[in-house]
Amino acid sequence: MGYVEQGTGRDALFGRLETAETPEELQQLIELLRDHYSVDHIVYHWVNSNGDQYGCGTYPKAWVSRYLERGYLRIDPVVQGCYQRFHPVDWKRLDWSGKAARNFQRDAVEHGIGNQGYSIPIRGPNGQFAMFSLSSNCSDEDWDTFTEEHRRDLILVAHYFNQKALELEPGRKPEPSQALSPREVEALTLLGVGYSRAQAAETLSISEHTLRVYIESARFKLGAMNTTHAVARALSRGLIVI
Amino acid sequence: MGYVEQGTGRDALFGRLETAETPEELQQLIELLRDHYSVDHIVYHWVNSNGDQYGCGTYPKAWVSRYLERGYLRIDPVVQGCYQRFHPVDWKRLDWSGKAARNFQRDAVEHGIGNQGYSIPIRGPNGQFAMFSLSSNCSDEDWDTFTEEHRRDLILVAHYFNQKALELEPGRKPEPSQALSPREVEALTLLGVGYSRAQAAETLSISEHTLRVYIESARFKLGAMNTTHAVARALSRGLIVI
DNA sequence: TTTCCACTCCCCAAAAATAGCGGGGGATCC
DNA sequence: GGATCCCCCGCTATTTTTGGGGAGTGGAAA
Repeated sequence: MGYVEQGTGRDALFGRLETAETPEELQQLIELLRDHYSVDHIVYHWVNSNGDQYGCGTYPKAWVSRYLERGYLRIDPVVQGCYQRFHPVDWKRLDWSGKAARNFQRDAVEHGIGNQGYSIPIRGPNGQFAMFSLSSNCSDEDWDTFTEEHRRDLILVAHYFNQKALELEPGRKPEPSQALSPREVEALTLLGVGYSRAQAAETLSISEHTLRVYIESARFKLGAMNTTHAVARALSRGLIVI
Repeated sequence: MGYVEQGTGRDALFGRLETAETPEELQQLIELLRDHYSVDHIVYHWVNSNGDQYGCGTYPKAWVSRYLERGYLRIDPVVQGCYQRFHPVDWKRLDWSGKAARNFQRDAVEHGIGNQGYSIPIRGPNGQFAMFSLSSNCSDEDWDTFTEEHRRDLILVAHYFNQKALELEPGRKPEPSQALSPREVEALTLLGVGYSRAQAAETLSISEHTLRVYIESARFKLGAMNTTHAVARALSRGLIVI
């Protein structure tokens, strides 16, 4: 049983996925995965309102640009469905009843996306949200069999794609921030859960003035303009948890 | 090759995990998984300051209650590390340099948690955050070999545990997390990046009063006590990104 | 040992946020 | 066609937060 690093078997593809180092390699791998699983398309992309984020896949260019131009992101039931769920979703179990959704679906089929689809939502730090989708043209039974058989693998592939994308994508620099003192953490946390300064001070059994000093200190360390900003920064840097 | 539904082999455990229907079953499975992988402890739990959220695992009761009592959540480097990362983390690669962190570590070892650990961060909709951790007492080399060998399986197990927990936990219903309007999102986002109300209003080209209405509306929808609370909630539910 | 830093406390004036009242136009869904 | 929601604007008043000072303790590091 040879383990061929550059092969196209399941294990070889997984191994290459775990060691990929460039976006081009990921693009190549996504095409190999498409062939391996014999589906029409596979696509991995980030989702946010900016729209200009990372993505790779096998969708026709025409469809991708049409999708962006028309702002389909806002009406795509797949995106809506994935955003609200944790587990992978089969496209046919989504709500396609809206008029906009049906138009979108027709448009997608006309662009050769396929009538069947399966999407895995993925979430990372700082509110990152991405999707890994496969689509094809086949019967409901065949698609169910396929997704049932490869479910576990697909979750892993989606996971690795996101991991690589996070590693390779610039603009995600760790933003080295000065550590907060325990008291500062407590102060910001209490403010983050809705306490007023007076309440927070009472909870910590210190004077409100002292609490204020902590907040000011934390604000300075975090480079924040005001309390709200400081709490927001501490939250998004994982310094506090609410 | 018999597929034994009630067995304790890898495939059997995975199958049971995918079909579990009660929290008790999950607790039983986590113990079987611990035996299967021959580690000291496995634990799956949600992370937020309420503390009273779902969790199951094999940690001694004494340690769990001590952890909660002392608010270790706020100083646990594993939590901090997982919160900022997407990929699984080996405990020994975290920052244990702080005094509080070292005390925590000593306390943990004294409670029999083990010197080695591996944690997988998991994120769900509405800002849900959970961790799946394994810990044991062994050499660095043995632990590296173990995690390297079972990495993929562990990611899947963590994924399934979270899926089941989300399905089984009733507490996710009462807070459907009413969606914010686009304007409300913009308003909270600007406040989150440090703008004052006046600046935010000017940026959005609306009157400060109108901006105020959005903030109040968002605060109401989020059940927040004040602006800072609203921004914090919106952030931790993934409604805004800064 | 001295020099940091975290922690604690206090005053005051200015700025910001909150709370309440009122008004109107437009879209969409039932 | 009415209900509901989003989008915009006006006013006044009160409370809270903020930013600028200054001052003392203890412990840890250099």
